[in-house]
Amino acid sequence: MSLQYAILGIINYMPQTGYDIKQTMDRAINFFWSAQLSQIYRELGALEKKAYVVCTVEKQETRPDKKIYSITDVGKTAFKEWIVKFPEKNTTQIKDEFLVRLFFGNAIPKEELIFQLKKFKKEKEEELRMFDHSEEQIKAMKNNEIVAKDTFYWNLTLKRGISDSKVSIEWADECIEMLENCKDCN
Amino acid sequence: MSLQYAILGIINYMPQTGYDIKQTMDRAINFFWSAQLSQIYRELGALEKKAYVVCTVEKQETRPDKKIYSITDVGKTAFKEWIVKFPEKNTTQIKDEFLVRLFFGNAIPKEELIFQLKKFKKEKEEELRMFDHSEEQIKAMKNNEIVAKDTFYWNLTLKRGISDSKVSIEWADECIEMLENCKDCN
DNA sequence: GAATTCATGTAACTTGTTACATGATTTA
DNA sequence: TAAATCATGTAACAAGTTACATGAATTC
Repeated sequence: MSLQYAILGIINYMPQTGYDIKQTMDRAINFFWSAQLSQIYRELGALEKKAYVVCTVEKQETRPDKKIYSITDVGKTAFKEWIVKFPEKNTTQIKDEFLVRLFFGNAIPKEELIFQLKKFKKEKEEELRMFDHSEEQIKAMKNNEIVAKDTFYWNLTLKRGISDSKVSIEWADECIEMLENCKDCN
Repeated sequence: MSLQYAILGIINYMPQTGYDIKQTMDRAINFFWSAQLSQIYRELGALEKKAYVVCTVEKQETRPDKKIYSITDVGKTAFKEWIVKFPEKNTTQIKDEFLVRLFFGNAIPKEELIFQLKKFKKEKEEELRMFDHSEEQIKAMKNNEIVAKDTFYWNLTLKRGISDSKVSIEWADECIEMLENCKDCN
Protein backbone atom coordinates (compact mmCIF):
# COMPACT_ATOMS: atom_id res chain seq x y z
CA MET A 1 0.00 0.00 0.00
CA SER A 2 2.88 2.37 0.69
CA LEU A 3 3.39 3.06 -2.99
CA GLN A 4 -0.10 4.49 -3.24
CA TYR A 5 0.58 6.78 -0.30
CA ALA A 6 3.96 7.79 -1.65
CA ILE A 7 2.19 8.79 -4.87
CA LEU A 8 -0.44 10.70 -2.90
CA GLY A 9 2.27 12.51 -0.97
CA ILE A 10 4.06 13.45 -4.15
CA ILE A 11 1.05 14.84 -5.98
CA ASN A 12 0.10 16.59 -2.76
CA TYR A 13 3.06 18.91 -3.42
CA MET A 14 1.68 19.61 -6.88
CA PRO A 15 -0.42 17.89 -9.56
CA GLN A 16 1.68 15.66 -11.80
CA THR A 17 1.52 13.08 -14.57
CA GLY A 18 2.52 9.46 -13.98
CA TYR A 19 5.71 10.17 -15.84
CA ASP A 20 6.46 13.14 -13.58
CA ILE A 21 5.78 11.06 -10.46
CA LYS A 22 8.29 8.48 -11.63
CA GLN A 23 10.91 11.20 -12.03
CA THR A 24 10.14 12.75 -8.67
CA MET A 25 10.43 9.35 -7.02
CA ASP A 26 13.73 8.64 -8.76
CA ARG A 27 15.16 11.94 -7.64
CA ALA A 28 13.81 12.08 -4.12
CA ILE A 29 12.97 8.72 -2.58
CA ASN A 30 14.61 6.16 -4.84
CA PHE A 31 17.08 4.90 -2.27
CA PHE A 32 14.35 3.87 0.15
CA TRP A 33 11.38 3.37 -2.16
CA SER A 34 11.41 2.74 -5.89
CA ALA A 35 8.81 1.76 -8.45
CA GLN A 36 8.54 1.06 -12.17
CA LEU A 37 6.49 3.37 -14.38
CA SER A 38 4.10 0.53 -15.19
CA GLN A 39 3.46 0.07 -11.50
CA ILE A 40 2.82 3.77 -10.99
CA TYR A 41 0.25 3.81 -13.79
CA ARG A 42 -1.48 0.81 -12.25
CA GLU A 43 -1.61 2.40 -8.80
CA LEU A 44 -2.84 5.70 -10.24
CA GLY A 45 -5.73 3.72 -11.71
CA ALA A 46 -6.45 2.20 -8.30
CA LEU A 47 -6.27 5.60 -6.61
CA GLU A 48 -8.64 7.06 -9.18
CA LYS A 49 -11.16 4.26 -8.53
CA LYS A 50 -11.08 5.12 -4.83
CA ALA A 51 -11.51 8.82 -5.74
CA TYR A 52 -8.27 9.68 -3.91
CA VAL A 53 -7.08 11.37 -7.09
CA VAL A 54 -8.64 12.94 -10.17
CA CYS A 55 -7.05 13.64 -13.51
CA THR A 56 -7.39 16.35 -16.09
CA VAL A 57 -6.26 15.76 -19.65
CA GLU A 58 -3.93 18.16 -21.44
CA LYS A 59 -3.92 17.71 -25.19
CA GLN A 60 -0.60 17.30 -26.98
CA GLU A 61 0.06 17.07 -30.70
CA THR A 62 3.13 14.93 -31.12
CA ARG A 63 2.86 12.90 -27.91
CA PRO A 64 0.23 11.06 -25.91
CA ASP A 65 -2.03 13.51 -24.07
CA LYS A 66 -0.83 14.38 -20.57
CA LYS A 67 -2.98 13.06 -17.76
CA ILE A 68 -2.32 15.34 -14.84
CA TYR A 69 -3.31 13.83 -11.52
CA SER A 70 -4.24 15.82 -8.43
CA ILE A 71 -5.14 14.72 -4.94
CA THR A 72 -8.76 15.09 -3.78
CA ASP A 73 -10.04 15.96 -0.31
CA VAL A 74 -10.82 12.29 0.27
CA GLY A 75 -7.27 11.50 -0.79
CA LYS A 76 -5.83 14.13 1.54
CA THR A 77 -7.74 12.67 4.47
CA ALA A 78 -6.61 9.13 3.64
CA PHE A 79 -3.01 10.32 3.30
CA LYS A 80 -3.07 12.09 6.66
CA GLU A 81 -4.54 9.04 8.35
CA TRP A 82 -1.90 6.78 6.87
CA ILE A 83 1.10 8.93 7.56
CA VAL A 84 0.57 9.23 11.31
CA LYS A 85 -0.22 5.53 11.68
CA PHE A 86 3.30 4.09 12.02
CA PRO A 87 3.36 0.29 12.08
CA GLU A 88 3.97 -1.42 15.44
CA LYS A 89 7.34 -2.71 14.33
CA ASN A 90 9.75 -1.40 11.76
CA THR A 91 8.96 -3.00 8.40
CA THR A 92 12.12 -2.16 6.46
CA GLN A 93 12.73 -4.73 3.74
CA ILE A 94 16.14 -5.15 2.18
CA LYS A 95 16.92 -7.44 -0.72
CA ASP A 96 20.64 -7.38 -1.27
CA GLU A 97 21.94 -9.90 -3.77
CA PHE A 98 25.48 -8.67 -3.23
CA LEU A 99 25.38 -9.65 0.43
CA VAL A 100 23.84 -13.02 -0.40
CA ARG A 101 26.80 -13.74 -2.66
CA LEU A 102 29.27 -12.49 -0.06
CA PHE A 103 27.66 -14.68 2.59
CA PHE A 104 28.48 -17.68 0.40
CA GLY A 105 31.81 -16.08 -0.48
CA ASN A 106 33.75 -19.25 0.22
CA ALA A 107 32.60 -20.39 -3.23
CA ILE A 108 34.04 -17.29 -4.93
CA PRO A 109 37.69 -16.80 -5.94
CA LYS A 110 39.28 -14.32 -3.55
CA GLU A 111 40.51 -12.02 -6.32
CA GLU A 112 37.05 -11.86 -7.86
CA LEU A 113 35.54 -10.94 -4.51
CA ILE A 114 38.07 -8.17 -3.98
CA PHE A 115 37.35 -6.88 -7.48
CA GLN A 116 33.62 -6.85 -6.78
CA LEU A 117 34.07 -5.12 -3.44
CA LYS A 118 36.11 -2.41 -5.13
CA LYS A 119 33.38 -1.98 -7.72
CA PHE A 120 30.82 -1.83 -4.92
CA LYS A 121 32.87 0.86 -3.22
CA LYS A 122 33.05 2.94 -6.40
CA GLU A 123 29.29 2.73 -6.80
CA LYS A 124 28.81 3.93 -3.24
CA GLU A 125 31.20 6.83 -3.87
CA GLU A 126 29.17 7.76 -6.92
CA GLU A 127 26.00 7.48 -4.85
CA LEU A 128 27.54 9.86 -2.32
CA ARG A 129 28.23 12.42 -5.04
CA MET A 130 24.61 12.12 -6.16
CA PHE A 131 23.45 12.75 -2.61
CA ASP A 132 25.65 15.86 -2.45
CA HIS A 133 23.90 17.04 -5.57
CA SER A 134 20.51 16.34 -3.99
CA GLU A 135 21.55 18.42 -1.01
CA GLU A 136 22.17 21.38 -3.32
CA GLN A 137 18.82 20.91 -4.99
CA ILE A 138 17.01 20.78 -1.68
CA LYS A 139 18.77 23.97 -0.61
CA ALA A 140 17.47 25.66 -3.75
CA MET A 141 13.92 24.49 -2.98
CA LYS A 142 13.88 26.52 0.21
CA ASN A 143 12.94 29.52 -1.92
CA ASN A 144 9.86 27.70 -3.14
CA GLU A 145 7.18 28.60 -0.61
CA ILE A 146 4.98 25.58 -1.36
CA VAL A 147 7.63 23.11 -0.23
CA ALA A 148 9.99 25.24 1.86
CA LYS A 149 8.91 23.60 5.10
CA ASP A 150 9.19 20.13 3.61
CA THR A 151 12.89 20.53 2.86
CA PHE A 152 13.66 20.02 6.53
CA TYR A 153 12.29 16.46 6.33
CA TRP A 154 13.81 15.78 2.93
CA ASN A 155 17.15 16.56 4.52
CA LEU A 156 16.55 14.08 7.34
CA THR A 157 16.01 11.23 4.87
CA LEU A 158 18.91 12.45 2.77
CA LYS A 159 21.18 12.34 5.81
CA ARG A 160 20.24 8.70 6.17
CA GLY A 161 21.30 8.01 2.60
CA ILE A 162 24.55 9.88 3.03
CA SER A 163 25.52 8.10 6.22
CA ASP A 164 24.65 4.76 4.65
CA SER A 165 26.88 5.50 1.66
CA LYS A 166 29.75 6.53 3.90
CA VAL A 167 29.50 3.51 6.17
CA SER A 168 29.22 1.24 3.13
CA ILE A 169 32.48 2.61 1.77
CA GLU A 170 34.23 2.05 5.11
CA TRP A 171 32.79 -1.44 5.32
CA ALA A 172 33.98 -2.30 1.82
CA ASP A 173 37.48 -1.12 2.71
CA GLU A 174 37.49 -3.29 5.80
CA CYS A 175 36.31 -6.32 3.81
CA ILE A 176 38.97 -5.79 1.17
CA GLU A 177 41.65 -5.50 3.82
CA MET A 178 40.47 -8.60 5.64
CA LEU A 179 40.41 -10.57 2.42
CA GLU A 180 43.86 -9.40 1.41
CA ASN A 181 45.34 -10.32 4.78
CA CYS A 182 43.58 -13.59 5.38
CA LYS A 183 45.62 -16.75 5.08
CA ASP A 184 43.05 -19.46 5.29
CA CYS A 185 39.92 -17.83 3.97
CA ASN A 186 39.93 -19.28 0.48
CA MET B 1 15.79 -15.84 -8.60
CA SER B 2 18.11 -15.07 -5.69
CA LEU B 3 15.86 -16.86 -3.23
CA GLN B 4 16.34 -20.13 -5.06
CA TYR B 5 20.11 -19.68 -4.91
CA ALA B 6 20.01 -18.67 -1.26
CA ILE B 7 18.13 -21.92 -0.58
CA LEU B 8 20.67 -23.88 -2.61
CA GLY B 9 23.50 -22.27 -0.68
CA ILE B 10 21.88 -23.11 2.64
CA ILE B 11 21.20 -26.77 1.90
CA ASN B 12 24.69 -26.95 0.44
CA TYR B 13 25.95 -26.66 4.05
CA MET B 14 23.73 -29.59 4.99
CA PRO B 15 20.43 -31.19 3.91
CA GLN B 16 17.44 -29.51 5.53
CA THR B 17 13.66 -29.35 5.55
CA GLY B 18 11.80 -26.28 4.34
CA TYR B 19 11.10 -25.44 7.93
CA ASP B 20 14.80 -25.67 8.79
CA ILE B 21 15.70 -23.47 5.83
CA LYS B 22 13.33 -20.80 7.06
CA GLN B 23 14.99 -20.85 10.47
CA THR B 24 18.47 -20.75 9.01
CA MET B 25 17.49 -17.79 6.87
CA ASP B 26 15.96 -15.97 9.82
CA ARG B 27 19.07 -16.47 11.88
CA ALA B 28 21.70 -15.84 9.25
CA ILE B 29 20.59 -13.68 6.33
CA ASN B 30 17.32 -12.13 7.46
CA PHE B 31 18.59 -8.56 7.50
CA PHE B 32 19.52 -8.63 3.82
CA TRP B 33 17.23 -11.36 2.48
CA SER B 34 14.04 -12.70 4.00
CA ALA B 35 11.29 -15.02 2.84
CA GLN B 36 8.04 -16.49 4.08
CA LEU B 37 7.75 -20.24 4.67
CA SER B 38 5.11 -20.49 1.96
CA GLN B 39 7.53 -18.94 -0.49
CA ILE B 40 10.30 -21.34 0.50
CA TYR B 41 8.03 -24.34 -0.07
CA ARG B 42 7.09 -22.98 -3.47
CA GLU B 43 10.72 -22.43 -4.47
CA LEU B 44 11.71 -25.86 -3.19
CA GLY B 45 9.11 -27.26 -5.55
CA ALA B 46 10.59 -25.27 -8.43
CA LEU B 47 14.11 -26.41 -7.52
CA GLU B 48 12.97 -30.02 -7.41
CA LYS B 49 11.44 -29.72 -10.90
CA LYS B 50 14.78 -28.48 -12.21
CA ALA B 51 16.48 -31.36 -10.37
CA TYR B 52 18.67 -28.90 -8.44
CA VAL B 53 17.49 -30.60 -5.24
CA VAL B 54 16.11 -33.97 -4.21
CA CYS B 55 14.19 -34.87 -1.11
CA THR B 56 14.03 -37.89 1.12
CA VAL B 57 11.08 -38.42 3.42
CA GLU B 58 11.48 -39.15 7.10
CA LYS B 59 8.37 -40.61 8.68
CA GLN B 60 7.02 -39.00 11.83
CA GLU B 61 4.15 -40.14 13.98
CA THR B 62 2.64 -37.05 15.49
CA ARG B 63 3.68 -34.55 12.85
CA PRO B 64 3.75 -34.24 9.06
CA ASP B 65 6.57 -36.32 7.64
CA LYS B 66 9.85 -34.44 7.27
CA LYS B 67 10.93 -33.77 3.71
CA ILE B 68 14.66 -33.35 3.86
CA TYR B 69 16.06 -31.60 0.82
CA SER B 70 19.63 -31.97 -0.43
CA ILE B 71 21.45 -30.31 -3.29
CA THR B 72 22.29 -32.39 -6.38
CA ASP B 73 25.37 -32.17 -8.59
CA VAL B 74 23.33 -30.23 -11.15
CA GLY B 75 22.27 -27.90 -8.34
CA LYS B 76 25.84 -27.43 -7.18
CA THR B 77 26.94 -26.49 -10.69
CA ALA B 78 24.06 -24.03 -11.07
CA PHE B 79 24.86 -22.50 -7.68
CA LYS B 80 28.54 -22.05 -8.51
CA GLU B 81 27.69 -20.44 -11.84
CA TRP B 82 25.26 -18.03 -10.20
CA ILE B 83 27.43 -17.00 -7.32
CA VAL B 84 30.38 -15.80 -9.37
CA LYS B 85 28.14 -13.95 -11.84
CA PHE B 86 27.73 -10.61 -10.05
CA PRO B 87 25.25 -8.30 -11.77
CA GLU B 88 26.66 -5.34 -13.70
CA LYS B 89 25.22 -2.83 -11.25
CA ASN B 90 24.35 -3.21 -7.62
CA THR B 91 20.73 -4.33 -7.34
CA THR B 92 20.05 -3.64 -3.66
CA GLN B 93 16.38 -2.96 -3.09
CA ILE B 94 15.19 -1.19 0.02
CA LYS B 95 11.56 -0.64 0.95
CA ASP B 96 11.46 1.53 4.01
CA GLU B 97 8.03 2.73 5.02
CA PHE B 98 9.51 4.58 7.97
CA LEU B 99 11.59 6.79 5.70
CA VAL B 100 8.62 7.38 3.40
CA ARG B 101 6.67 8.74 6.36
CA LEU B 102 9.62 10.81 7.53
CA PHE B 103 10.04 12.28 4.04
CA PHE B 104 6.49 13.59 4.33
CA GLY B 105 7.13 14.43 7.98
CA ASN B 106 5.69 17.92 7.64
CA ALA B 107 2.28 16.25 7.91
CA ILE B 108 3.18 14.58 11.23
CA PRO B 109 3.01 16.24 14.67
CA LYS B 110 6.54 16.92 15.84
CA GLU B 111 6.08 15.09 19.16
CA GLU B 112 4.78 12.01 17.38
CA LEU B 113 7.79 12.01 15.07
CA ILE B 114 10.20 12.28 17.97
CA PHE B 115 8.40 9.44 19.70
CA GLN B 116 8.66 7.26 16.60
CA LEU B 117 12.33 8.08 16.14
CA LYS B 118 13.01 7.04 19.72
CA LYS B 119 11.16 3.78 19.12
CA PHE B 120 13.16 3.29 15.92
CA LYS B 121 16.36 3.83 17.89
CA LYS B 122 15.36 1.25 20.49
CA GLU B 123 14.66 -1.29 17.77
CA LYS B 124 18.08 -0.69 16.28
CA GLU B 125 19.69 -1.11 19.69
CA GLU B 126 17.88 -4.40 20.07
CA GLU B 127 19.02 -5.38 16.57
CA LEU B 128 22.59 -4.61 17.61
CA ARG B 129 22.29 -6.93 20.60
CA MET B 130 20.99 -9.65 18.32
CA PHE B 131 23.98 -9.17 16.04
CA ASP B 132 26.32 -9.48 19.03
CA HIS B 133 24.64 -12.77 19.77
CA SER B 134 25.12 -13.86 16.15
CA GLU B 135 28.79 -13.04 16.46
CA GLU B 136 29.07 -15.44 19.40
CA GLN B 137 27.26 -18.14 17.49
CA ILE B 138 29.52 -17.76 14.48
CA LYS B 139 32.56 -17.99 16.73
CA ALA B 140 31.24 -21.27 18.06
CA MET B 141 30.78 -22.58 14.52
CA LYS B 142 34.50 -22.34 13.86
CA ASN B 143 34.82 -25.72 15.58
CA ASN B 144 32.48 -27.24 13.03
CA GLU B 145 34.78 -28.38 10.22
CA ILE B 146 32.06 -28.41 7.56
CA VAL B 147 31.44 -24.67 7.83
CA ALA B 148 34.59 -23.40 9.58
CA LYS B 149 35.85 -21.66 6.45
CA ASP B 150 32.46 -20.10 5.79
CA THR B 151 32.44 -18.25 9.08
CA PHE B 152 34.89 -15.73 7.66
CA TYR B 153 32.29 -14.64 5.09
CA TRP B 154 29.41 -14.77 7.56
CA ASN B 155 31.37 -12.30 9.65
CA LEU B 156 31.79 -9.95 6.69
CA THR B 157 28.03 -9.73 6.17
CA LEU B 158 27.47 -9.51 9.91
CA LYS B 159 29.85 -6.55 10.09
CA ARG B 160 27.63 -4.84 7.55
CA GLY B 161 24.59 -5.37 9.73
CA ILE B 162 26.37 -4.13 12.82
CA SER B 163 27.65 -0.96 11.19
CA ASP B 164 24.21 -0.30 9.76
CA SER B 165 22.63 -0.64 13.20
CA LYS B 166 25.20 1.69 14.73
CA VAL B 167 24.87 4.34 12.08
CA SER B 168 21.09 4.11 12.28
CA ILE B 169 21.22 4.84 15.99
CA GLU B 170 23.47 7.86 15.44
CA TRP B 171 21.21 9.09 12.67
CA ALA B 172 18.10 8.76 14.83
CA ASP B 173 19.81 10.78 17.57
CA GLU B 174 20.68 13.49 15.08
CA CYS B 175 17.12 13.60 13.77
CA ILE B 176 15.69 13.83 17.26
CA GLU B 177 18.06 16.64 18.13
CA MET B 178 17.28 18.54 14.95
CA LEU B 179 13.57 18.19 15.54
CA GLU B 180 13.86 19.32 19.15
CA ASN B 181 15.86 22.38 18.21
CA CYS B 182 14.02 23.45 15.09
CA LYS B 183 11.85 26.51 15.32
CA ASP B 184 10.00 26.51 12.05
CA CYS B 185 9.88 22.87 11.10
CA ASN B 186 6.33 22.13 12.13
C1' DG C 1 -6.10 -22.40 29.29
C1' DA C 2 -3.48 -19.95 25.65
C1' DA C 3 0.37 -19.46 22.90
C1' DT C 4 4.38 -21.38 20.73
C1' DT C 5 6.96 -25.05 18.37
C1' DC C 6 7.20 -28.37 14.86
C1' DA C 7 6.03 -29.59 9.90
C1' DT C 8 3.52 -29.82 5.97
C1' DG C 9 1.28 -27.24 2.48
C1' DT C 10 -2.64 -24.63 -0.70
C1' DA C 11 -5.23 -20.63 -2.40
C1' DA C 12 -6.02 -16.07 -3.11
C1' DC C 13 -4.18 -11.93 -3.37
C1' DT C 14 -0.83 -7.99 -3.87
C1' DT C 15 3.31 -6.14 -5.44
C1' DG C 16 7.09 -5.74 -8.58
C1' DT C 17 9.46 -6.74 -13.19
C1' DT C 18 10.03 -7.18 -18.11
C1' DA C 19 8.72 -6.89 -22.66
C1' DC C 20 6.02 -4.84 -25.94
C1' DA C 21 3.68 -0.96 -28.64
C1' DT C 22 3.47 3.97 -30.48
C1' DG C 23 6.06 7.92 -32.42
C1' DA C 24 7.96 12.67 -32.88
C1' DT C 25 11.98 15.33 -31.07
C1' DT C 26 16.34 15.99 -29.34
C1' DT C 27 20.97 14.87 -27.99
C1' DA C 28 25.37 12.30 -28.39
C1' DT D 1 22.76 6.80 -36.85
C1' DA D 2 21.75 5.32 -32.41
C1' DA D 3 20.06 6.38 -28.04
C1' DA D 4 17.54 9.13 -24.89
C1' DT D 5 13.44 12.03 -23.74
C1' DC D 6 8.66 12.56 -23.42
C1' DA D 7 4.10 10.20 -22.48
C1' DT D 8 0.81 6.91 -22.59
C1' DG D 9 -0.22 2.29 -21.41
C1' DT D 10 -1.14 -3.32 -21.63
C1' DA D 11 0.06 -8.18 -20.91
C1' DA D 12 2.45 -11.74 -19.03
C1' DC D 13 5.11 -13.20 -15.62
C1' DA D 14 7.75 -13.49 -11.12
C1' DA D 15 8.04 -12.67 -6.35
C1' DG D 16 6.15 -11.81 -1.93
C1' DT D 17 2.20 -11.75 1.61
C1' DT D 18 -1.73 -13.35 4.20
C1' DA D 19 -5.05 -16.45 5.53
C1' DC D 20 -6.35 -20.95 6.04
C1' DA D 21 -5.99 -26.05 7.41
C1' DT D 22 -4.11 -29.95 10.38
C1' DG D 23 -2.74 -31.50 15.05
C1' DA D 24 0.19 -33.32 18.81
C1' DA D 25 3.56 -31.65 22.26
C1' DT D 26 5.35 -28.31 24.93
C1' DT D 27 5.92 -24.03 27.37
C1' DC D 28 3.99 -19.85 29.64
